[in-house]
Order: sequence, then C-alpha cells, then structure tokens
Amino acid sequence: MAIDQTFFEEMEARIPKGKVRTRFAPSPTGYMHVGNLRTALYTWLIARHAHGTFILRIEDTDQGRLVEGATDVIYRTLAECGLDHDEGPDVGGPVGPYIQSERRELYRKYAHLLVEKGAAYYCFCEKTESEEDSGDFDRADDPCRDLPPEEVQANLAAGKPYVIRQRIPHEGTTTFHDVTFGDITVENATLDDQVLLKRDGLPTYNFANVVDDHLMGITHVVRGSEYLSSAPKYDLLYKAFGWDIPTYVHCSPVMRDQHNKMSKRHGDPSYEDLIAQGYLTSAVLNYVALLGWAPKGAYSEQEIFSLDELVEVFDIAGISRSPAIFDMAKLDYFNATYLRALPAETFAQVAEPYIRESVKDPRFDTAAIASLLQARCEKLTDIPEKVDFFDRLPDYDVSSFTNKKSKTNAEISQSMLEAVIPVLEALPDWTQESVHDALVGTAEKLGVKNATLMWPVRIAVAGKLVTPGGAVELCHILGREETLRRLGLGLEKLRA
RNA sequence: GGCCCGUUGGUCAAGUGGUUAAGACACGGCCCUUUCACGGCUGUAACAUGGGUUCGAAUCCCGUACGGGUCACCA
Repeated sequence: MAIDQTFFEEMEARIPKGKVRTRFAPSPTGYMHVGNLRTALYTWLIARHAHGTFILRIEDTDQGRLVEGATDVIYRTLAECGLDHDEGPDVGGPVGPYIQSERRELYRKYAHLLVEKGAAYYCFCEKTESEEDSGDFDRADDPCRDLPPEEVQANLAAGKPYVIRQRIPHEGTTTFHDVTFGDITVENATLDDQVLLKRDGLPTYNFANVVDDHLMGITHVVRGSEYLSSAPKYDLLYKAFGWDIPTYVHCSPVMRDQHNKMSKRHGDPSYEDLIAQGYLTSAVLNYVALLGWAPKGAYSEQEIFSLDELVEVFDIAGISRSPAIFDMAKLDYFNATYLRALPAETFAQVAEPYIRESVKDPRFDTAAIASLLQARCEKLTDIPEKVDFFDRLPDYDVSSFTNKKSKTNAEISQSMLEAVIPVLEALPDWTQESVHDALVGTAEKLGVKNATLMWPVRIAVAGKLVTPGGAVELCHILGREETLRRLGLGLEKLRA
C-alpha cells in the first residue's frame, strides 16, 4: 500500500498547539457511573484550571456494545453538571470528527503506516489460533509476527481477513511517566502484541486512543488506573510514530467496598440514579471531586467547594494513588449541607414536588412546610414520609401522650388540651406568632413548662412522635379548623 | 501464575526526616430546645508488618502480608 504522505502532513497541520487540551472519552454504554463522572470532572477541571480546552469524544468502536440513546445520557449529564465542552460531536471543532466510528478510515491509514514503519504487522490467524481464553497466561509469539513478506502479500491479495498487531520488542524495558504514579518501568517481554486494528476494520481502544489523542492535540490524558498496564504499549506506539507523549494522569477506581469497583451490576447508583434518589447535582459533584483527590496546603481543611472554586483550587498533584470507597453516609452529609445552604425560596421550589407527593390538601402551604424541612432532610426523597400526617392524621396510641422529659402523661395531656382548646378557639387571628403567644401564655398561666403543653398539642395535631417543626408551626400550617378538629379528637382519645 | 500498583482511625483524607499525627463523615456524651433536626462544645479511634539507613522515620531502602489492576479482535 502506498503511503499518502500528504494526508499525514495535513493531519499534523490541524493539531492545535500551545494550550492545555483535555478530553473526556466515554464509550456510550448508557450508564454514567460515579467513576466516570469523576473522570469527566477531573478532566474538565484540568482544562478549565489552565484556561485550556475541554473536548468530548465518543468512543464507539465496539460494534457489539452499541446502546440506543447512550450518547444522550452523556450529553445530558455533562450539561447538568456544568461540565461544558469546547469541542465535540455536537459542537464541532478543528480536529473532528469527534466520534470514533466516523474516523474509521483514518485509523486504517495510521495502522498501515505503522506496518510500513515495521512497528506493526498483519495477522491472519483465526481468533482462536493465537490466543483467546486458553487459560494459559504465557502466550507464545503470534505465528504471523514473522511471516515472510511474500506470504503476507499473497494473503492480502487473496483477500484473507486480517488484524494488525503491534510489534513489541522482545528485549529491553520501557519506562513511562504518570503524574500520579510517577515513573513506571516494565520489561518489554511482558507486553503482548496487542491488536490495533480489528478484523472489522475498526481500531481497538488502545490504538484509537493513541491516534486520536495525538491528532486532537491532547496534552493531558486522564483515565482510570486499569489502563496503567497498557501505558507502556502506548508509549511504544507514540515513539514508533515519532509523536510527543502526552502527560498521563491515571486515577484509581472508585470502589463500592474493599473488593469491588462501583458497577451497574452491583446495583451501584449512576449519576442519574443519585439525582432520582433526591441528591443535588452540586452535592454529588462536590463529593465525587473529593473521592480520590484532596486539596493540598492552605485548602486542606476545606471540603465544601463550588465548581468555580474547584476550578481555582484543583491540582493534579492532589490525586490519590489508592482506591477510594464511595460512602453514601458522607454523600448524605454533603447533600444535607447543600440543601441547607439553598436560599429558602429555592429550597421551597425544589422541595415542592416531594411535599405534594403526600400533601395534596391545598389548604396547607408548601412553602411553610418547606421551611420546616430545610434543616431536617438529607435528601429530597426523605420528605414525603416526614409530612404524611398533614393530609391524614395517623392512628396513634394514647401512650404517645406520655413523655418523661416533657413531664406529660395521659392525665396531664388531657388537662392541657382542655385548657388550650378554648384559648385557640377564641384567638382573633391565626398567625404563627399569635398561636405561639397563645400556647406559651397558656403554659405560663397553668404554671407548667412549655414542653408540658407543647408535647400533647403536637401529638394530637400530628399523631406522630417525631415531626418536622414543633406544635406552634404545625398548628399554624394546619389552620384553626383542622387544628381544633385534631385537638378534639385527641381529647376524646384521652377521655376514653 | 507473571508483570504493575497500592496500604495513615470504620470511611474520605492532611502530612513530603524532628508535629501533642490535621480536618471531615460516621459513632458516643454534653449544651441549646416545643419532639426531631439544625447549631455549639466534647470524647473514642490510625501510620499493615519485619528488617535496615539515620542522632531521629508515617515520611528513605529491602523483605513479608494483605488489597487492587492487567495479561480480549471490551473499553
């Protein structure tokens, strides 16, 4: 095959130089797991911190794993998280196309260039002949590695299907550098002649990445540590082409526990799942940022970071070498913190649908209910259960009226309710303040501590031992009519 | 099994030869209080292990154990 030198020169000419360029390169599986999101975040942060360029590339070279609508999940997630890309399939850019299946011809040319250079070779083996789950760890040389040129030509002329393999030297060592792991040296003999171009003409990940990262001018390659052991092979590829090697940034995995990576198979939540479970995007991002990365020096005691602050502070030196376990309890904490930090009106807005899930009665004001909830929930999905008593008074037991700390029992509660009902009936207006003053005033008049009066009122009005907000707030939201109805029911229960 | 990587409290982690070994979550206690929360204060709890090097080691070197990754025409 004749080498089209002009083509390669033109490709080189397109490559932007001088600025930091990073890329997030997911394969469209339809599932954005937490580790993926973290990689996207770190990659984006590196670019933004350096005022560089962030690129989205879709790696769909596996024909067998194409999932309908999967790229939409990627676009949506990145957009929701505020991880905007400067170049990508949807927005274009100088080094497109940004979808690997559309770059097919290009990989083919580069693969053949490599054969020409002697760094790769045609392999005509049937799949099973040279490898494929033999259970044997020591693999012999591929029989096609040293095929005589005439035989190669004959096979090609006969139209025999082939793959192209990388020719790895048998001798010597390869040393590559990684930002988080430092210098790593391996013996070339431990490296296999990996396939670069598959039988279907599409490249493997290992090849497409090297070609694309170079042709797209990527300066920092961020990826999971599972690629660490392939990195020397990438270096050999870069060297064979005569290309500069980008900065590698390998990240250890996010684990579900000591032994397992987070995975769909284990039912671990994807980004979308977490949102559906009532977590805020900002909280998820903040938590995920800290899973495997920590700020150094002056910021080492800070945990709450906005995305903008992360851009400012993010430093690849803070990326951890050891795997991190995803801790839901800590995510809950971040979420609670973010919920509390929301302006009251904003919280009311996001909480409203969750409140209305169980509070259908239009008499009850969701904004008022929301104000009780804001400091009391860790995730939005906690809400419906907490406010279910507004619509329907639960069937509670008289024993609920007894509380040691508030100094109440059935008998005392009865007299409390008897005293407070007429006061509330006579109240000229029904504001939180007036209700408060009425209740506190009654307690004072009776010579009991506030809790002794508040406890039975709250129990009668809510029918639950634990409620968001106290007696005053609940009475106010329920309104005079409903409050008195419930107090009456409570009294009946106590008299019975 | 070979090769590579990792190991500071239950979890996330700061620390880069000399510290009383930070901080956060979780957990316990106390205060506040109208239940529960929130908030405030406070407590328990860690350098995997054995050898070196050094006046001195969580920090450097070697071994061991344990854990992870990889050895696909998947990424």
